[in-house]
This record gives sequence, structure tokens and C-alpha cells, in this order.
Amino acid sequence: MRRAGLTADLVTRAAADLADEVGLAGVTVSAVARHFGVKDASLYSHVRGLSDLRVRIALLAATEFADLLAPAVAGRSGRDALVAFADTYRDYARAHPGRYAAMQQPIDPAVSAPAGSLRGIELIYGMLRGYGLDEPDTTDAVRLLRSTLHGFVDLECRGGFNDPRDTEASWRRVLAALDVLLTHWREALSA
Amino acid sequence: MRRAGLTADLVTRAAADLADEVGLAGVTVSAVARHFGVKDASLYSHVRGLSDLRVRIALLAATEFADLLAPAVAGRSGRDALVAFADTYRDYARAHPGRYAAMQQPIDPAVSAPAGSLRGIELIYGMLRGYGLDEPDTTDAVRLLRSTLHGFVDLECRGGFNDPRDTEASWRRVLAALDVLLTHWREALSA
DNA sequence: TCGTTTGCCTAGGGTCATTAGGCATCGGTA
DNA sequence: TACCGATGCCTAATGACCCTAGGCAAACGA
Repeated sequence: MRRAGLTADLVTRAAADLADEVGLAGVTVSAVARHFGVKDASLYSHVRGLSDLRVRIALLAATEFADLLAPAVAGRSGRDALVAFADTYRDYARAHPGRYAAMQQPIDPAVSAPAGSLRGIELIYGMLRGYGLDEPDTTDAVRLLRSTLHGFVDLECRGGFNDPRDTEASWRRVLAALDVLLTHWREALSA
Repeated sequence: MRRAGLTADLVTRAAADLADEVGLAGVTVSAVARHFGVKDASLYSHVRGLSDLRVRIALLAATEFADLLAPAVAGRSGRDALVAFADTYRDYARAHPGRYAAMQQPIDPAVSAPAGSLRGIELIYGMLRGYGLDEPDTTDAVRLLRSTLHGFVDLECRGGFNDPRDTEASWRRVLAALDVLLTHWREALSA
């Protein structure tokens, strides 16, 4: 009998692809095993179990995600950086809904921190440097940005926008609004 | 043997409470049955199955939610209305994370529309009337609002905000920012 | 060639979703 | 009160999935 040649990484990658196809909830040990033409039990030598598999998907996704976001903002600042970052963010979520969903899971910081899965957030902090904010304004602005981007993408993925109006146009509008806000953060919120 | 006296409504309510306690994913036909001291199969006379149960939770939640939001904005406008709406929104999501999660599920419009589960969105439209926007600005503004509120609440629920800075303060800041934005929507985004 | 590692398998136990069909209980009726 | 139909809850059974324990053989280094 020929062996399938599995590794934790191969399994994780297949699981991530499966997640993008059928949703994170559809990622099952059995389904991944089937994909490799292997019995369920065989995966347990490579992966601790289902929850471990999901964490691995999340870490994989976080790395991929940051690797796309970093070059998008590199060399840009202000509105340019914001738009590039946001578009990359949204494109990734739409192309990889399962991976994106996996990233939203709460993950043990002892695992996620060393894996650098907060790199994406650091990129936002860096991006905001171009808007000249200080603490604690920066933290608040980062939270606003994360909230809006995540919220929009999440609602869009779930088909939450029913209105006929073009989602694309709304997205551009939202980004413009965020840019205005960040540009005038001080004056606007000094009250 | 005494009967348990179940109804679809009782089952749904119990399931919703369970969802808030252990998460939507923890809502299982078996668990709800156990709660009533009844066999799993017995629930199928009241509810079509697990997915039906989840839809019912969502519809229940949408009604409760709108019933809280409506009085919060009644008689207020502008920033007052925005803050009241947003605070009510966030409080509900934090008090009822399972119900809130259920509402995010994609639901067949043929079911959700008659049940009035879009009442919440209509409330946002109504609220924005106080800011004097026209279409399509209103739609874009509604989407921005929904995105930011949902995104913030979702990230907060999942423990996505790690920084030491007070989440409460950030929330107030975010609301202030949204108010400024809505107030100056026209001028700010005319470019 | 010969271990030794280790990848994949079989066997088996547990939870859960769901269906089919039976019996008893409850509410109304004679 | 005695009966009767509806229906609420049960037992039985199937199938998917998660996971553990223990075995055999393929792959690899010496």
C-alpha cells in the first residue's frame, strides 16, 4: 500500500481550501480525510483534532493575510494606504471566506502571538501613523477602522446588504468617509 | 407519565437562552431536549430540525431586538438618537450573544420578511432622517453605520480588542466619530 | 540487510440529527 | 362517566462525525 504522504501542513492547507468552498462549519475531519482518500483516524497523527485543525487554518490565514496586506500599504500613506489596505482586506475575505471566518475564532494568545497573527493589526497602526495621531487616539481609530472594515465585509459575505444600490459604490463611500474622519480626527473629536 | 407540555415557542425560547449561555454552536437538539427532560426525537413534533430551530431563534431575537431599539430612538433625533440606538444595540449583543449570532445567519427572505426581521434596519433609516440625507447617501450611510456597529460588537464579543485601553472609551469615541461624519456627510464626501 | 520510526489502518465507543412507528394521555363528546 | 380521536412523547434504528487504542507495514537510516 502506497502512503498518502500527509503532513500537518498539507492537511491544514486542504482544510483551508475546503473551508473556503463549503464554509468553516463544513470543515470536518472526515471530509478532509476523504479528500486525501484516507481514513478519519489517520489524520490524528498530524493534527490533534478538529479544534486544532481550525486553529491551524486561522494561523495559516493570518499569515497569508498579512503577507498580502503588508505590500499593499508599503510605500503609501494617508488615503492611498487606507484604500489599498481596505481593498486588499475585502478582496481576501471575499476570495477566502472560510479562512476569514477561521481568523475570527478566539485563539489562545499563547499560540497566536508567537505565530505573528497580530501582524495585520500592527499594519493598521503603522498605516495610521500617516494621519498623525497620538495615543490614545490611535487605538480608538484602529478600533474604528477594524470595526468598520470587518463589519462591512462580514455583512457583505452573509448577504446582509439587500438594497439594490451597488455594494461597490457604498464601499468606496465608506472608505472616503473613514479617510475624512481620520484626517480630521483631532478637530472633530476634541469636544 | 406526565407530559412536558412543549410548544414550538417554548422550545425556541429555551434554545435561545441556551445559545446565549453556550454559544449558538452549542445549541443542539439533544441539549434542548435534555433541558426539558425529554428525548431528542420528541422535539421534532414542534420544530422541523436543527436548522429550523436556528431560524426560529433568529426571528425571535430580531423581534426582541427591534422592540428594544424602537423605543430607544423614539422621540430623539441626531446624535441623541444615534447614541441611544447604538448603546441599545451593543447592550443587546453583549447580553444575548447567542441570539445576536443567530441573527447573523442568512435566512430565507420569504421567511424573514413577513416576520418583520428587517425592522431594525428600517429603524436605522428612520434615524438617519434626522441628518437630512437623500438617496443614495442614506443607503451608504446606513451601510456604514451597520458595518461599524456590527463590526465593533462582533470584535468585542470575540475578545478581539486586546489593548489595555478601555473599550468603553473607544466605543464613545466611535459613536462621536459617526455622528460627526453623518452631520457633515454632504460636505465631506462631495469630492 | 536490518532495525526503527511512523504513517495509515482496523476496531470500537461516544454524541448528535433525523425518521418511522407505537402507545398513552389529554380534550372534547355522547 | 365512558369513550374517541388527536397528538405529545417514546422506542428503535440509521448514519454522520469525533476521537482513542492498538496493530501492521512502508519508508528510512545505519
